[in-house]
Amino acid sequence: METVVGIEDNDDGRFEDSGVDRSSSALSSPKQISNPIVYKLVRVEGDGKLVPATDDEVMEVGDFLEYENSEMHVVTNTGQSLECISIERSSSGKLRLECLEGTAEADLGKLNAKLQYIEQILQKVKEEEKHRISCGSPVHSHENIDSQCSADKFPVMDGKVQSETPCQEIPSIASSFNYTHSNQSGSIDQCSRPSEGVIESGSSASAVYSNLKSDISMSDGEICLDKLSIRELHELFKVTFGRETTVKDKQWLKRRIAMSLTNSCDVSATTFIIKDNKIVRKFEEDSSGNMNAGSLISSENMTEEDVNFKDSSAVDACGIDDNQVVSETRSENGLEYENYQTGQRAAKRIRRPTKRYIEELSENESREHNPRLSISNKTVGFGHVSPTSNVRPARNAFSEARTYSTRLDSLGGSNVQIPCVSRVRRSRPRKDIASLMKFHPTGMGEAEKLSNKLLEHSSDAGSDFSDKVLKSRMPAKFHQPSSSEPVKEQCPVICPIELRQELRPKRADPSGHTSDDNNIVTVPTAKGGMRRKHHRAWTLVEVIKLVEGVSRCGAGRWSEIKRLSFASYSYRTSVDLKDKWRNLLKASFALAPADEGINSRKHGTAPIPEKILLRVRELAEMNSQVPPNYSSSQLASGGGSVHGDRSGYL
DNA sequence: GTTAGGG
DNA sequence: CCCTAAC
Repeated sequence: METVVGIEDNDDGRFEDSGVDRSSSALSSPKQISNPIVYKLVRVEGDGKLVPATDDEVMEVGDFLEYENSEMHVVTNTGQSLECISIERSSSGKLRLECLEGTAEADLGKLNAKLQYIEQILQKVKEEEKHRISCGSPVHSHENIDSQCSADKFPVMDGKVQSETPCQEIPSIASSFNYTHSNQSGSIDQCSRPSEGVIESGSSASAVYSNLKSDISMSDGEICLDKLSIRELHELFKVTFGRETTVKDKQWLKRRIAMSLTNSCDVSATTFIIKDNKIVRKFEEDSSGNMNAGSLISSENMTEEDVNFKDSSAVDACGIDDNQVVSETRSENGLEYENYQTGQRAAKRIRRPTKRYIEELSENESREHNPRLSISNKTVGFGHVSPTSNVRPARNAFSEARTYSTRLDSLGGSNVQIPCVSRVRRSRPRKDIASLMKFHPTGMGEAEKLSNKLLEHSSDAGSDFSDKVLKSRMPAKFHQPSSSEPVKEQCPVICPIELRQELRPKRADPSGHTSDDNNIVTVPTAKGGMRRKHHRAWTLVEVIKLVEGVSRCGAGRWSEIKRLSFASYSYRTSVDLKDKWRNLLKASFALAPADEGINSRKHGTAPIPEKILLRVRELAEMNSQVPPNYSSSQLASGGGSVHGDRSGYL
């Protein structure tokens, strides 16, 4: 049998070489292999050609081939430099059986019967496959059966196959990689849960593979998988992964198998939805075989235990008796079961995707617009994604992913950093929210009101006024609960001009999701790199906050001001505050003293109300922050006369 | 890490 | 807004 690696039918034929020396540390002693089952790690090209698996591809299936001890050996295959993985029988010459709760014994007759059964199943699969191919279904992958697994390599079948592996040995990987039959007959019930007699336990059936000499072509995993019963799926699972599973979820089994066959996570053989780090089954029985196109799948790293967890909850909840759930007590790597028990699965799901995975997503994104991909893509990145995100149009996710940014800085702290993919918008609120605000009925400019208030409040010491204003004026519904996104632009106190400025870039963004990215322009730097220019116009609210912050903390304490007044403005750094303050100083002192207080602003300059500029100047004077050009004369003329009681703010 | 200043 | 020196 094979572990098919990398079956995504990409035609670019980018699998040039399969360096075949990835023998894991354990694989050193080929001669220990008494009755090896040889696995070729191959990948099937679009035309059905088999190509040796590359290292990367082998790594891809590492999860499926996990084993700790040297039960597995990699030997070089004959002729072709394909990599082979063999499974060695235990030193005693007896195949180890996986058994969770007891010692399993399989008698040969039953084994044979099972083998036949498996053969039938596989034959059925083959037939279905042929039929489907004849119908012109696209062939995505082929399952290649290693023809080397001839019967003579499986004396097991002739001799006694007997399980002697007690449960205690399960952790040893030997058990996790044994090939076993489903215990259809229930003869090995010692290993099964009494109430669920059909758990496969294992009699190792390496001979199964001898039945699989011929290729089994599977076109789309799910197509034929859908028609299989659980047991058949179990068989296929074993055939595919070389180990048994106790998972009773057909969907999961199908997906897993299909994933293996296609080496892709883009397998819609399940109907999963990721919600808040948890996999929730979509309550749809798949008997019809119509895998929901919109269904979500988790990342490829989803573990069996994850699914089991899901199963046990979901199935129990909805009473799908067909899918009896048995906890997978076998531990594949020792940790998973623990995770299962502790429910610490979230971390796994948000595990950062591999580079390869990212590339795959990108390829698929550009090649075929598969909604599931986008969603899974998104899901991978957003462990904390809110439930509603799942129903977000796929386009958003795409645009999100496409907004590749070289900047990897933290975005407000709460974002999961998935470089290149699923980048969280670092940004302004959505246009729609701002649009709503735009219609906020106001007689006079809110900005004017605010600036007036600012001046009013500035005379008393309680100067977190901006925050209060913002909060009081901002309807709660405009807050996005699950995000730490800045809400500044949502504040109605934006003068019309600035509001337009705010909205302009957003309008170009249909999703309103990457508005800030629209402002990113890259400019070549002298050093050869491209630096990103990120323009985000200062809003009046921000300016007011800044002024307020300076009055409270003093100019120069930018980090503190940021912390106090711009905590929610992740995109404003302390340097930004400093820069803006510098500009404000310039602007304020550029004002003609006679024009103070009146709306005689310079043509074309920033629409910052004079009152605010005045305030800036006051603060500057108090701090002796006077732009060089305006040092003495203007300071003397306008400065102290406006308000004399500023010291309280410093 | 923060600030100041130049570009 | 970026970069960097200086602290």
